[in-house]
Amino acid sequence: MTTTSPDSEVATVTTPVRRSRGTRLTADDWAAAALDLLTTDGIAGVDINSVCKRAGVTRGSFYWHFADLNALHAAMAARWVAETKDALAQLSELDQLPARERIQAMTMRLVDDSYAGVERALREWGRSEPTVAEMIAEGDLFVFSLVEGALLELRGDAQEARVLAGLLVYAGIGFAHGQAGLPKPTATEIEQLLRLVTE
Amino acid sequence: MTTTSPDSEVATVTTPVRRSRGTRLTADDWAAAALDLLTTDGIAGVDINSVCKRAGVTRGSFYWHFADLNALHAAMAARWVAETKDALAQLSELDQLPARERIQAMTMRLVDDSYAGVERALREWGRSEPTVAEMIAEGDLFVFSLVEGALLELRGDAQEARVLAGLLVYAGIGFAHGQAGLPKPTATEIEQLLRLVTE
DNA sequence: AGAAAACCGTACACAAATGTACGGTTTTCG
DNA sequence: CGAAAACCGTACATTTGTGTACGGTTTTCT
Repeated sequence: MTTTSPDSEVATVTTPVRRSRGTRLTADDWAAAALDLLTTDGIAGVDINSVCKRAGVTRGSFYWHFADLNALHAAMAARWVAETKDALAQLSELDQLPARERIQAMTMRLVDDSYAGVERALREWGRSEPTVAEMIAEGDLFVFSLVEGALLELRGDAQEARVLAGLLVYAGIGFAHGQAGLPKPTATEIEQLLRLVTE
Repeated sequence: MTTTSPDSEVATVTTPVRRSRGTRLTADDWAAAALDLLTTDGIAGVDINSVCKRAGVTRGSFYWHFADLNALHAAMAARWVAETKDALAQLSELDQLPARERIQAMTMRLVDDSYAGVERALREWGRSEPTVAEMIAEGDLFVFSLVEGALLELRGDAQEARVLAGLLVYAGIGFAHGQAGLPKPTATEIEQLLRLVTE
């Protein structure tokens, strides 16, 4: 029973869909709605009918904005890349902070629930969409370099910094993927953890 | 282009399918073939036609063994649980080894490529199948308890042991999910890492 | 105002995947 | 050996999702 649901007739769209310009939809609104669906239902849940229902319009509208499903996927990826570029830029702006606080800030962002959902869905999507996988890989490497740099400052030893940075970043990825099977670490536990790793 | 492939007419079944009993197929053979498909094509690739092609028979056979797709999914889950229970039992049998070697053994198993593929596919599947997610969570908790116990032996401090165990297990999950964006750690790097964490 | 473009709905054609019906063949077992 | 069950193939019907055609309405721009 993967996708069967009673699906009550009432078209209850929880959030009345973002409309960036007036009362009609833009291509970017569609991408946003689709990304929204992606985080809740996974990539398998992103079919045209569902996205239309989410957007509150019909297929005729969809096919005016996009040639086909692939076009929507491309728009989703593009929009997500833009969002992520922002987030990563914010991260690299932290470089004036002391190294430990830098790592702490990145970790806190990761544990934030609003991020975890998107992360998980996108990494799953990346499995079937090579372009998405590549973008994810790029982001991971970027974060890795930031963490590695901070640890190098703290510990001096380049080899140790690289190995520990790998551990931290992999743990971050793992946390994003965790199905809440393991307990979510508390803020104080994270502090303690970073103290153990950075000294 | 998510799932379209030329799919050459020649029905080249790489491995001629496991037949546990004589020349006909058992329900468990079907489950094995389906799990096989799951690791290569993801859960979206596990449709009845594909599994039939993989098994080298037709849909008539399938619907004799299973009522529908959900029944196959259930069989897959059951079979995987059995396999995993074995693997975990083997892990817990390591408890006579010194603590550090115990962790090392678990880590090495994780890095093994043959495991990574199944792991990744199943965790992805777990996202849409709650029962699978629950089993994964159980396994994660079990591994966590093993690692935590080993670290407690090594470090004495229960609090530290719990936090570090979380870090290691989350890193393991992250590694299983990594799309090879980050470099795979070498054996010596793992040794160094564990030395850093356990002392 | 009025033409052109943008936007959306309705209806249909088509492909793929699911599920059913039923008839054959092979095993099993008394 | 022979009947019953197990197993598989073929041929449908049904559903679901994609994509196209086209007409109506709203906006924009002059």
